[in-house]
Amino acid sequence: MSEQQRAPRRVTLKDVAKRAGVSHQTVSRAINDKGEIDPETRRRVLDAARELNYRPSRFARGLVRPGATTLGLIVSDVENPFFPELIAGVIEAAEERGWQVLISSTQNHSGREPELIRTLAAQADAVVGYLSAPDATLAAAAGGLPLVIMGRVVHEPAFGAIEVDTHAGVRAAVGYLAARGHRAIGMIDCGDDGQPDRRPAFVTAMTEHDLPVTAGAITEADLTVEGGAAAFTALRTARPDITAVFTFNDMLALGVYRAARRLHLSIPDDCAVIGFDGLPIGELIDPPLSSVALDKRRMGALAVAEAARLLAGEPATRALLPVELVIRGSA
Amino acid sequence: MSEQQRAPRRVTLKDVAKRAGVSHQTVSRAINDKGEIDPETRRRVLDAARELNYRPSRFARGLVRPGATTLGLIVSDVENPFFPELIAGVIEAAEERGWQVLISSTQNHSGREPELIRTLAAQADAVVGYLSAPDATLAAAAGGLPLVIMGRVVHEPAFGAIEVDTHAGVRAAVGYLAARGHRAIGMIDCGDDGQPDRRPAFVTAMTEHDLPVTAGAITEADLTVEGGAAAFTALRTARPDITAVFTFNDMLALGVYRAARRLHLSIPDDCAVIGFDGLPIGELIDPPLSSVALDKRRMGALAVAEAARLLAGEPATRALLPVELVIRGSA
DNA sequence: TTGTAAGCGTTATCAC
DNA sequence: GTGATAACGCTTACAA
Repeated sequence: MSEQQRAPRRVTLKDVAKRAGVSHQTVSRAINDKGEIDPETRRRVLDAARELNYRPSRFARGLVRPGATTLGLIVSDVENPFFPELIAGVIEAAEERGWQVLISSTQNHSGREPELIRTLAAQADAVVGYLSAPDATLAAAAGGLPLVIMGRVVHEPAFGAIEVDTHAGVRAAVGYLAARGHRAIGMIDCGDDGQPDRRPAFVTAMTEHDLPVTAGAITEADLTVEGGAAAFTALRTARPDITAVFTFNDMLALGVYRAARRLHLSIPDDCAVIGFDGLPIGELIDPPLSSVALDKRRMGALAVAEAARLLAGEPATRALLPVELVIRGSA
Repeated sequence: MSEQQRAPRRVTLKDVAKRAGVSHQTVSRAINDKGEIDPETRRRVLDAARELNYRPSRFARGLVRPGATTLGLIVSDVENPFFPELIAGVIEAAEERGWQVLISSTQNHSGREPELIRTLAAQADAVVGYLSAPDATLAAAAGGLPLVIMGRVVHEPAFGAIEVDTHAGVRAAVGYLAARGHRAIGMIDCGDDGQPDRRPAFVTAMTEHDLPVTAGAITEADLTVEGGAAAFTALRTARPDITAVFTFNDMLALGVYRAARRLHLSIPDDCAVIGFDGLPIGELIDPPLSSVALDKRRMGALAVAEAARLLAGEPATRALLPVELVIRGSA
């Protein structure tokens, strides 16, 4: 306990100045490559800086030379294949503006969203995120911090939003299946993850095509591949007449593939499958997965643009991200 | 041009103070929830702050209350399935230390690494990255900035490094194939991406098992699924006797699957396949891909730990990340 | 309870 | 060329 020696006060310009025998201002000139300085002095200062292992304080610099913008980004799970494209879109759009991106993850605990927002608020100028906590909760955490929510409907007027045209996508999917002659179409929904619009969209679309939403045609699954497999097995058991399923997302569709293999069912012959999200992995599997595809890169870019708007003091906006039904081999 | 109105000077504590009719110190107390303040005053100040849309300056705060640590993270491509786990590992380990993570991507242009390092240096206290530029180049860009390199051999003594036990992994893979009776084993390598050790490791391992590395048994591919497919097609055409291939990574192995399907070849019956990296997608395909698996999360965590060491002024260290041969269905 | 003064590490301004 | 001196916006003594 006697060896305290904690937090060795950081090396500052003045320390370097003392060592080099000049004023701290001269050190600043040397460090920043300003012209008006004797080359010899410069060298001496730079040497001193190196010897002392001097690193400028980003805080002091930021204070005196404003302009650096940092964007916070919150996702729920970096490893979920839905997010990498989104993240890439955010990073690229941010970079185009000269912004930096602070990334953080709730690790699938949406309860942590307020905490992460508060933490980010200390270092970021605005935050964009794929957030599922209620608007009011988020608003409380955000305080005045500009916040953009991706992927769901938003009501809080202060928030920017990038919403998804779920209805159009689901309508296209169901329409396609109907046109191919399917009548008994099931859906594998998710429990609760803050995206409550997919199921009603499915029901609406079925109705629009004069198809019955019969008992047991909609089941719920955990949002994992195995969850999808279990749900499909249950669905097929309860309703062997079903010839096509629409899943909440592609991950669940992957589960359907897994279960189908176990059940010796052929996709799409015994059962057609259409997912949602358009994950790249869908192209890699056999048969390639048909899906209601989202341009996740673009979602990220739109969110950054919206953040820029909020940062400029403009009123919040809601963008609607279009979707596209991509038919590959599974339906 | 008359509507200048540029950069509306930010709202400061003093502005809020003026509006609330108190000193800026009182505002600070209210904002930070310090006890000694009249509730009524407090409310008035908070109202004023809200009306003015006041947000504290993170720079000023950082200056006066040091301790916040920001870690820069550089990857080459967020969408490459190799990275999400790595990123998650870095984020989690950083969070455990109360650090924040600034993420950036070279977008597969390793030439951009120095530039990104310099940019990050302005906002981060240390940088970890999956970097392939030469040590000297990186050292020049980093200046004194603590830097940790993941995934390759590093010589610069100032850098921390998380290296991969490539030789052990490749030896295990080749050994496994040899034990299964394969003698004509091919390798699909990559062109140049700064990981030059996989091929010599393969040659060494073949030699160790008394297997011949014959002409045309090693080909190169672009690091894409289609690149792998093309390479495998070429390999199989030139050397139809080959019964097993080891690929530079799993992405190329996916290409082998694709080409095999086109060529009506069965995996593993007509040709066994072992990849490298152990990507999660390997479990999802049919047959599941055998691979020399890396614990990418752990790699990220180790890098963060090393960054902490450097930040504490301790000398740089090289960690060796163990690998594990995971046999699934493809070999 | 509230205000005044000092200082965090840097850059900008202006003398010398 | 170089060095005082004054900001930048905030928090922490300390005084009132």
